[in-house]
Amino acid sequence: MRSLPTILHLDMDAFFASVEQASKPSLRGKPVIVGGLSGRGVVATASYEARRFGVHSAMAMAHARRLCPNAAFLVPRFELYRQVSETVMGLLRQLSPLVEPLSLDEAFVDLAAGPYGELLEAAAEAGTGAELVRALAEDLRADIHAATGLTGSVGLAGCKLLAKIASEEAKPDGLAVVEPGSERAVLGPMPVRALPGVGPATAETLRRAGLAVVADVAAVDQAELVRLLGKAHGASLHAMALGLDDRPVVADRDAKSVSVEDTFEVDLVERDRIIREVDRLAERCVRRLRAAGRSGRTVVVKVRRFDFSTLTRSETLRAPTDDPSVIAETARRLVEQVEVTGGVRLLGVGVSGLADFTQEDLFAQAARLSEEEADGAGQGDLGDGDHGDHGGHGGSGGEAGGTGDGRTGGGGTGDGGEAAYGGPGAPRAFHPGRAAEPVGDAPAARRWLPGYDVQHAEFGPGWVQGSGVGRVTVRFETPGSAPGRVRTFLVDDPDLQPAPAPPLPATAPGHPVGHLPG
DNA sequence: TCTGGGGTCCTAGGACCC
DNA sequence: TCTGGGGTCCTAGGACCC
Repeated sequence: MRSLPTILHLDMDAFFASVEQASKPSLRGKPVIVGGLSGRGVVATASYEARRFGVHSAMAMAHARRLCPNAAFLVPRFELYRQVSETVMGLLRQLSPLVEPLSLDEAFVDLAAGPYGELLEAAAEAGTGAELVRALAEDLRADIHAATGLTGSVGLAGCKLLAKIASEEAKPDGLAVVEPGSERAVLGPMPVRALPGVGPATAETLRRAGLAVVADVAAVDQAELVRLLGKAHGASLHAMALGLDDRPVVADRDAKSVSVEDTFEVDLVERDRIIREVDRLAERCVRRLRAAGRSGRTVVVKVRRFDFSTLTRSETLRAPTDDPSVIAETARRLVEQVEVTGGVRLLGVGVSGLADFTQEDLFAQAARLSEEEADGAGQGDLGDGDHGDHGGHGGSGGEAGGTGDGRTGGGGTGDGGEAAYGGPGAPRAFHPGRAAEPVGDAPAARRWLPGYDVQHAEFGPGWVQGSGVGRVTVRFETPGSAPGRVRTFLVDDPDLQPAPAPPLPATAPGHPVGHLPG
């Protein structure tokens, strides 16, 4: 455990909603709710103004509309959020190379590993370490605000656990420090739900055992917690309750899986339609896999049925692949094993067991494998040629990534998939001005998504406030402008076009008031 | 108009191997 | 008449996080 609170946790305040407010002047100070706007959508982020009405993340959008009917309801614009996030992460990297992003709006930073590390050590000896850490964090918050117009909350502590808890305490727009040594005192009175990893189920188990606050958990034997919660969870909860946490900040963590899923506006009942959707999902999944330069060995299909019961089916291939037809065929085969009577609410396709292989590497590997086979080595694990059993991993040798299953219809690992997918020109999942799939099959007639940017030939840049009955309402304003006026157009008005999001303005040029000595 | 989408980690049982 | 014991891989499901 560190003697100075040099682990920093940054959590941006109401991130998606705040980005929308920063880019849309008329929404500043008003309730803003970002999330899925369809009948089955949920709230991703609510602005603090909306939270006062009881709206919060993960709530059904329909519920949010009832609680706060006058809010602005917007569809998320992930590309913009990613840009803003990159700006913020860049500022964090100026403090240390050890930056561990947890999501677009959250990250740990190890200050001791950065350029201020030595200064911090010296300050620690002089007894001014805590002061210096605080000054660094306040400068960071000011820099973030200057660069993005957004506020973030910062927690500082000697470990990740307390840094994260501190940033939560600091919200919104605040800074909190947990001095090393005071961990148990800080944690003790908190409800167990404050600990990361303690959700509804764990909290209920603990409550039944009479454990309500962290101090209660700290007073219990580790063996007792292991009995209640299992080995890993029990042990980690025991350590956390005592304020013990030596997890390092880790930069550049590789993704372990890639997946896509869609919830349908109306449950799917036709098998053909279900298969088609699985194909589309597999296509999207592969696009993402390839964009990341990865391939995977295990294909997973997820089905959520009409009654919300959710199941997964997976199959592990003989070798990693990023071949669209192999992944689609496998996904299709898997979904065919699932009982879907009554309707399907959600479908998902994912790939795990990721490797840094591209298709070219796989061809090389395949060549190597067949050489080995020719040599008579490694025969033991190759199949018996009977492909009737689904539990098996495909019997036949041959091409890498092939499933060895007679149902593989179109091309196995052939080169046909290369052209059909991939490429930088591949269509994007979300296109401004297009209907969000998957309500229909082909992209529907132009639908204007609330929140998206547009350009009008006469009135200039603005954003879609709403649309319906053949009309679209646009507010003409930009991040740097005064709040703008609203005008209404026909949805197919040729003067109105989708536009890219304008960047957020920096609120102040140069560096703000410095907190740092020197 | 209940309950998104993208992830991570853990558990448990069976297969299989030594 | 006795079936041990550990390790790894695979599959399915569940809790949890943002």
